[in-house]
Amino acid sequence: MLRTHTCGELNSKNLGEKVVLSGWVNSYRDLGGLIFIDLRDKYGMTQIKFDSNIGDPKISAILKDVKNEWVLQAEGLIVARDDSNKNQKIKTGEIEVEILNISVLNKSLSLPFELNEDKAGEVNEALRLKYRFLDLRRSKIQEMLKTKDEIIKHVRSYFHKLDFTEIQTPILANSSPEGARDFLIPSRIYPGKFYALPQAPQQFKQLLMVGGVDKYFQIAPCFRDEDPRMDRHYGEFYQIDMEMSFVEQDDIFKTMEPLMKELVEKFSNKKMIGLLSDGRFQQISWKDSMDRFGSDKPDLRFEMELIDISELVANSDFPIFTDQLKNGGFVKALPLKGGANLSRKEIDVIIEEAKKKGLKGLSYIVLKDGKFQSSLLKFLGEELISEIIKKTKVEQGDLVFIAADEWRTVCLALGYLRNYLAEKMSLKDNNLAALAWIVDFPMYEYSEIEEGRIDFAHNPFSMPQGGMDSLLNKDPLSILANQFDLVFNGFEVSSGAIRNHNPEVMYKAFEVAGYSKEEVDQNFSAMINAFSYGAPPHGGNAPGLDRIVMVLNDWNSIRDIYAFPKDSKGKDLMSGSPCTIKEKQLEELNIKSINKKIIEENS
RNA sequence: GGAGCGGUAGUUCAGUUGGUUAGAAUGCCUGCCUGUCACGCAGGAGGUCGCGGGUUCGAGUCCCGUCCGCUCCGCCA
Repeated sequence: MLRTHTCGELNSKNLGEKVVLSGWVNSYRDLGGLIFIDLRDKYGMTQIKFDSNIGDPKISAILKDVKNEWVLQAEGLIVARDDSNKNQKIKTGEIEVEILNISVLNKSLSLPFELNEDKAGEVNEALRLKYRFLDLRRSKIQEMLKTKDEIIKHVRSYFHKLDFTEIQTPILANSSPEGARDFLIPSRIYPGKFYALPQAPQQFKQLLMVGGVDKYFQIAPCFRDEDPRMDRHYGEFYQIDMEMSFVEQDDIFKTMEPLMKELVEKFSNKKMIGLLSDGRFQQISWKDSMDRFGSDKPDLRFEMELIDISELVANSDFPIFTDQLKNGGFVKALPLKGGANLSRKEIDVIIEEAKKKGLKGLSYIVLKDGKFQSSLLKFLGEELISEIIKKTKVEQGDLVFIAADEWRTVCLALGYLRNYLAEKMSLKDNNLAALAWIVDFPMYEYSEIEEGRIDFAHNPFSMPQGGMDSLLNKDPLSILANQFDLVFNGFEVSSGAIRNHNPEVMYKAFEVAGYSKEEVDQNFSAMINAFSYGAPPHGGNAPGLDRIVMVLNDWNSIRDIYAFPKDSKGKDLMSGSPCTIKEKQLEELNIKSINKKIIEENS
């Protein structure tokens, strides 16, 4: 038997027992014949010891060569430690194991980096990723894998209790014309044709609803070939994908809210804030969220709302404000508690940050030493500035930033600053969990690629509010979608919608965005066809599993929560993927001939 | 595709206005040490300062180029 116990379970109740432990050498201490080894496994650490003066010389000889991270099997007797020798830091610190027999199960080279970060600081990520199998030995990563597993288990049992069915949708699927860049897989059997890895099981789960499944969920792998971010893993990620039939938006909310609460309660130390008196999550319209927080994913752990002062300054003598207002723009203020302490230099840095987001300038009023200072004084006058101070509710010691621009720019720039400043002033309390629904997203927006064109703002499969009537009679830009996001401490952790299940409304919705019936038929044939055969009203959402795990545990990088993450260029530094392919494989997949053919056909 | 920051010992970092033989901690090697637990003590090895070019009597340090990494913007229906 390789072990009778793990390295994390023995205590004074086991005194006198003969045990076998296996594990890695976490540290080795030779005091001159009296040898202590901390033997480590997934479950903990146990000190094993050997006295060379008394013990078997053969064991002595073996122990002499032992190094860190060797894999040992130790047979021994559990003995008590004197009170002065007990180690409070480890669970097994009351006892130690007197070695009666030892064998080396495997040796190890000396490690390319320290596993113990206390010893030599945080190791360069690229190196850790290259040796991810060693990095995984760190207890922090072990705990993460365990936590993630428990979260998945909890999610599964939650949905199963509500009579959802977990169903696997295809991984080899069709390329979707909208949205993110696809990962393509050449077909061997059909030269020149491709599968694509699904960006999300969106179409399949809707087809399941048409198929009468009623309640579906899946821990679904999703694939998108877009550049990564700190909170966005390259290439592949997982969603807790769910869809329900015969539901309205609030039915989805009522299904999701208890789950999210349970996850926060069970898997974090965060206290939920901002709940309504009946325990429900607050709902903030997209427009409201932009107006008040300058973001569609506001961090609601702190106040600091933007305040519209357009009316106040409308008749002022400051052309920068009045010109903007005449052109339909807005003047908005962002108060900063305690901001009067900022140095001129710090304020300049902040102004530069704001300019990155498209503002041409940023004014401010400082309330200090019982008075106020502002470059706006000569344009607005004392009275008007006093009114701004009153409206923005700033007090002595505070500062208020003021910006003027078109609505979207001024909102987004001040929203960016709100986040930036909150980070700087440590207003983001990780002991809090603020969740809210952002609802009433616009269905359409002006295309950013093509001047004057109207495009879907988010998900083209969402039902427009008001249905066909809205599409026929309303200004497209004013139509709202039955589309929502869930925000958690400033992260968008889920996105969902009541879907458009009516083929006529679907065609019309695409037509507004400039797509012909033929294009819709071509790209979404399976879905549009299915919707013609009695599709039930349905909707759902898809919380990002990885991002939720990350936010719950305050991990600062999405890569931390994958067993084998890719680096920020999409490389797996350990296995070396992506890799080059043998000529023969390419030939089998007709890759070369495709190239030639397509070039010929198009010329 | 764009911007910012970074690259010095196995690892984490320091390195002044350009100036002797590039340092520290930790790891590694050798020896000593019988109650340590991040053991301790003594000694030792270990460097193409990312790479290429330039300025200079002299470059880790300044300039130009380039590669790599991280973060942000674009992108992510």
